[in-house]
Amino acid sequence: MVLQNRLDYGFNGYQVPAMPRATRSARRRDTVRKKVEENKMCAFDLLATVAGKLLIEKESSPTSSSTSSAKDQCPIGNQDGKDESNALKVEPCGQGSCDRKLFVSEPVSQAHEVNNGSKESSFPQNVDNSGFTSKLTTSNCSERLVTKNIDHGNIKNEIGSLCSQVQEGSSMYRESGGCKLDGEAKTLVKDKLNSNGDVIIGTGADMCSSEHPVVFQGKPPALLSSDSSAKAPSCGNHVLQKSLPSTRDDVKIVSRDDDENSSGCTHPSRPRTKHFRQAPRIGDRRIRKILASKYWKVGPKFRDETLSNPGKCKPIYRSRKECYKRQRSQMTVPFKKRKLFDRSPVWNSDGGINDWGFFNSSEKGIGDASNSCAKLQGGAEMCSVAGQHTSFQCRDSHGAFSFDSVKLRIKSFRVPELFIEIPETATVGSLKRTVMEAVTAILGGGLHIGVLLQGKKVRDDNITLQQTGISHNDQLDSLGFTLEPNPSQSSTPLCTGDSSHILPGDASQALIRYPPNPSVDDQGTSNISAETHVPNLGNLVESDHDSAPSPTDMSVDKSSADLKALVPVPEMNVDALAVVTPHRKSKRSEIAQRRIRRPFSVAEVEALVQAVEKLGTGRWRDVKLRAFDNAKHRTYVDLKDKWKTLVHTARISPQQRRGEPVPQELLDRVLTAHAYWSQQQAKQQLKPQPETCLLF
DNA sequence: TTTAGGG
DNA sequence: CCCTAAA
Repeated sequence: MVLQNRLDYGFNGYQVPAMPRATRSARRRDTVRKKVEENKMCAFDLLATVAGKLLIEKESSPTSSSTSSAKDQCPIGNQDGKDESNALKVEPCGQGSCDRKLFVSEPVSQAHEVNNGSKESSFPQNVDNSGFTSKLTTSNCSERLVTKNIDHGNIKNEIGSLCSQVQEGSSMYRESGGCKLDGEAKTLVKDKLNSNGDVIIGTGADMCSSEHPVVFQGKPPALLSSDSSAKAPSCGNHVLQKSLPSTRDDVKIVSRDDDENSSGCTHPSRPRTKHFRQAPRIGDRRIRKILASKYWKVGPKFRDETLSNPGKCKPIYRSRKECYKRQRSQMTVPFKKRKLFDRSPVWNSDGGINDWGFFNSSEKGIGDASNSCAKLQGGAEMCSVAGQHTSFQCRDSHGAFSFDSVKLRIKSFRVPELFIEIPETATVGSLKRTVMEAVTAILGGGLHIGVLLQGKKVRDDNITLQQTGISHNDQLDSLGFTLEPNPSQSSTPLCTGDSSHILPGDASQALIRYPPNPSVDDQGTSNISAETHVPNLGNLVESDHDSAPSPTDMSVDKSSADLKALVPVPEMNVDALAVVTPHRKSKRSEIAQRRIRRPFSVAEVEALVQAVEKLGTGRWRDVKLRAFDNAKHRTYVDLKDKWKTLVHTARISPQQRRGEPVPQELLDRVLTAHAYWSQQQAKQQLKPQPETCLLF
């Protein structure tokens, strides 16, 4: 299905040029199509984000895994050529579940990362994944999820998922106590183990909720994998900052790098990042387009702002319009995810996934493939740490960081469970795409952020952090965030039965089935994969700070603590994140966010009327300049539209009017002016050059 | 970029 | 407000 969808929608590119006289409907369709495509692209972008975190590996044969180098171990992803091969051998896997983990931020200091190298390994450069250990070999199951860098001590369940912590070694972690990742523990996960595959890192709060074995249509779900390690290319650490006094909107995520490097997230200074950037990008143009696409704006979560990233994406917003959009988005969206791509939208020639370490990375997960059903379970664990004491502190000169604010660091998010079903004959490429689709669906679907405190969900958005106690360190320990599927999105789970199996802990799961027809996707859609780029999830979070500047940032006291939390969303309907379908994507269009509505005040109307009386109805730019020059949010198009509505309003009965009532006097002037200028216009047409007389 | 209009 | 064709 997925593939088909893609095909249907056509990834071939935008339908471009000239349709001179397309009928409206035709144009619409075209638009729709474009949107769809954009959505896809977006999806990929999102995917990319996740992709970096997910490692999927399948072993075609037991032997290969054991002996081979890291690359060999990961046949699927390492080389392009291999990708397409049908290496996927699936064995019925146990219901092992893996947790996918998305790291929102990368806690580790740069230095650390370098040292650890574990993350680095994921990058192509470090093909040699030292970190990628032999773990793969052990299990019989075709696929395994292996994550590196797991804190040995912390491993709670070996079973399905490992939460690799990127942060290992980061000072923070050590301090935080629970989260110590210093040592790179390599863990092998057994397929069969179902129970909690979560590695606990840090305090209990951040533990991943256990995943429950899910029976997938009677077949043992294969473990695709899931681990998103904190590889985030990113800029480093992000601190989620909350100002106590402020409202929820105040939550900010700050990138540590910002301080250090002007480049911050935007300019990849790290080797790793650089690497990514270097990666061939097939789709810059598209990316830009995507970025620009309104779809990104939709939710608070995804923003176009991401474009701002200098490195990869050139600023798209030169036009006023764009500026406006940006503006408003920043203003209105509390938790926006900007700079999604800042860190590293990485495009792999190969589809971008490989380089991300899906297969290569040291921290990898091995997926188990079982028959045709692959199961991705995962959760990204989210761990927040804040504290002055830790290295984590912001070196930032900005006052914003300090005091009286709660700094939170979200290490990673647990991603809702994901199920994938794919035929054995499917190619690796198709598998990748499938996973991408699934992940994209989740991420792109419009996630909600849930806040948990001491295991309880905080539903009241209006309550202050102080009131909740979040500002207190002790409470911070029990603070957690969750990514929740957007309830609004309907999903059509292919396997409904599965849901029953899902434990309460599972936030959600998505099932994706692939069309039995591998051939279709392989060649035809191969390009699609290429387009995939993987932004860091971390970026999402990071972006937030831009979006939600809090007035109180500068406040005085600072309380910080380590937060680690990983929370399953119990109440989520499993079905919520369902199968990736075209419909789903179209829904994603909702992501696009429109400018906030800003009703014209009477004063503005007055100014508008006056200007139009003077200038006429065909010179909106002049009107704008004359009367709204300093109202950045009013474009000439807005003014024109307003005039249009004013005229309409003036013509209807007062009872039918809505909104702030406009003085009748003004409406009368509107009609008068409108009539006058209409007449003038008519005259002009008849007589080219009548005369210029101003009534007013 | 602006205009002009339909949505 | 959005989206676009045209200019």
